[in-house]
This record gives sequence, C-alpha cells and structure tokens, in this order.
Amino acid sequence: MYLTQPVTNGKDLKARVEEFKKLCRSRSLRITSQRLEIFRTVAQSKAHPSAEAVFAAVRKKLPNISLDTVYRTLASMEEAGVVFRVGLSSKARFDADLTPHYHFVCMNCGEVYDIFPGEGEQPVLMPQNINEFGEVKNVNLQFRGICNRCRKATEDIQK
Amino acid sequence: MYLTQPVTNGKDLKARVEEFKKLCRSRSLRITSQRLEIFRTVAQSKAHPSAEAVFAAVRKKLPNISLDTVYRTLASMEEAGVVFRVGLSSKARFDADLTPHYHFVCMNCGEVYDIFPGEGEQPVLMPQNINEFGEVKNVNLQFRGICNRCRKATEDIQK
DNA sequence: ACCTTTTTAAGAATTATTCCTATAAAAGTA
DNA sequence: TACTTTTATAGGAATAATTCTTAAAAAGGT
Repeated sequence: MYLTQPVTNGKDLKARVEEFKKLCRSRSLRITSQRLEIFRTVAQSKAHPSAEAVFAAVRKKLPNISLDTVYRTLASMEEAGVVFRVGLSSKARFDADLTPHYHFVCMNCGEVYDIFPGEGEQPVLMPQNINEFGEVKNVNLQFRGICNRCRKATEDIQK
Repeated sequence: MYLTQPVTNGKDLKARVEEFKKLCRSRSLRITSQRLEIFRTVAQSKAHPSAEAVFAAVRKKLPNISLDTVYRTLASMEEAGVVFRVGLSSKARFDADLTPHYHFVCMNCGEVYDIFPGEGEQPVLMPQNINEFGEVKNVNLQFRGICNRCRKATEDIQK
C-alpha cells in the first residue's frame, strides 16, 4: 500500500485562503486577521519557516501580534492538517537499536513505538536525486498519529 | 536503491560495550565511567529514553553525574553513530505544501530542503502492521546529513 | 446593538538544552 | 609509578524555545 497525502497545493494564494476560511468555519474557529495573516505567510513561504520567522513576517502587517499567537495558531493549523510540522516536537529521544526500523510517534502522549519492517518489507527507498542535496548520514521515518492506548483512553472518557 | 543501515544490534550488552570502547579509542574519546554508564543505559533501554530519563537512570549508579554530561555524551554518541536521535532537534519548522514530499535536513546549519519524489517514484510504503500502533495522521520522512553548501564551506576552510 | 464565546496581547513561567569555569580524571610518557 | 598533557566533568548560570495566565478585545450569532 502506497502512502498518499492529500494534495491541496498548486492553487493560488487567494484560493487557498478561501479554503482555509471554509475550514475554519467547519471547525468553528473564528476567522481573525491574525489567523489569516499567519496562514498567508506559511502558505507563501518555501523556506519551512520557524515560529519566530513567521512571527517576524506577520509583524510587518500586524505589528502588535504576539509570538504566543503565532505558536497557538500554527499548532491549531497543524491539528487541522493545513500545515505540516517538519520534525518532531521539543524533547529529544534516543535509540541505540541501529537495525533498520522506524517509529510511530503518538501526537498525544509523545510515546515512541518501534516499527520493524515485516519479512521482505522495506518501507524506505532512497530518492534518486538525493545527492543534489548533500551527504545523507541517516534516515528518519516517523509515522505520527494517535496511539491505540490514547484512542482507547478518549473513547472511555466519551462513555 | 534500498536503504540499508548498519546492523550493530542483537549482540549482548557486554559485547556492545566492548565495541563502544573500541570506537572511543578509535576516535580518541576517553573511556570514562560516565560514558560507559550512559551507553549501557541507552543500549539496554527499549523505551527511546529522553536525556532526562537517561540522567535519572545513570544517576542511580553515578549519583554525581550532571545533566550536561548526559547531553554532551548523547550528542557525541549520536555523532559517532552509536545512537540514533528520534525526531529532529529543538526548533520547529513548518511547511504548508501538503503535496507528498520529504525533507533533507542539514545536521550542520539546520536548513530544510524539499525532496519531491521523481516521476513514478514513491519513497515511502506504509508498513503492513501499522494499525497495531494507532491511527496514522501523517508521515514524516527526513534524510539527515550535511548539505552541499556546508560541505563546500568546510572544504574551503581546509584549503 | 447585544450577548456569549473565542481569541488575543503581554509578559511571566516553564522546559529543554547549552555554556562557563575550575577541578578531576584519562592516557601517554619518562 | 610519577609526571604531563589533554580531555571530560560537575555545578550552576545562561539561553532558547515554547507554553501558561489574565484581562481586554474581537467574532459571530441573536
């Protein structure tokens, strides 16, 4: 089974902003100038900006915006699937098992699970053009989501 | 071309510690009780421990060890390829391009480069057993290494 | 225009990580 | 074994990234 991610790009900025507004409505998130401007900034950038970088850019339009708003908004945008967070969250975790394997990282509790490829299975291929970028030292493949334990816990609360 | 990582596991702890000592010698890193204990801790754990967790565990054997030593040592062990850092370093970066693509992250300058799979190429397969772990929300594939710009810069210094 | 709920700014607080400096321990050498 | 040089360490201070707290402001429905 191949990985597929939704293709929501290739549209112009205005269209994406409209789509974003719709999404906000559907989630009953209020459409604020801060949210729109943060979205525009990330949507326009190809630089994988940090929160600070987004803050600096948005500040030019909204001089009073706070860094906290940027963090909060980026987090909610990630949650909504509108932006992708490159890399993992704050705390580093280590693994001394160097046999080829990957990780399932729970977005709720932060737990890290090993995923060992099944017999004959090999989930990562090296892209052909990888040398254009540099010398690869290692490969990090993470599947991020909600682990079964956390899912069960939320189900139990709902009851 | 398939990804292959060195297989250095499946050996017992003592053997791994001896191997680690050799590696230290070859890199003229001194063999200290702190290093050995930190290595033992990470090598024994299947919990992907954080620096704090390693600190807490090592402290039982070496009550005066400092957290800084743990951080320093884990970093040098990562550099030596003895442990793997799960996830990226501290600063979060964002990407609003949701078309399927991956990233090359420079371990030196932190720059993030997009890698779009070539025509018909699809570097990530979903592992068959993924549902055992939880519900996948997204996939994060990073190739980490030294980008060409940084490599060029270091070459220039050597001249 | 009014009311309710959500969002915000501002700054304080927290968390993770790194830096600084004097001391201590390792490895090489006589 | 004692001596020397180099590297690593503890301890605490400093920094960087992120999150929390609170009162005020803005959104969206009525």
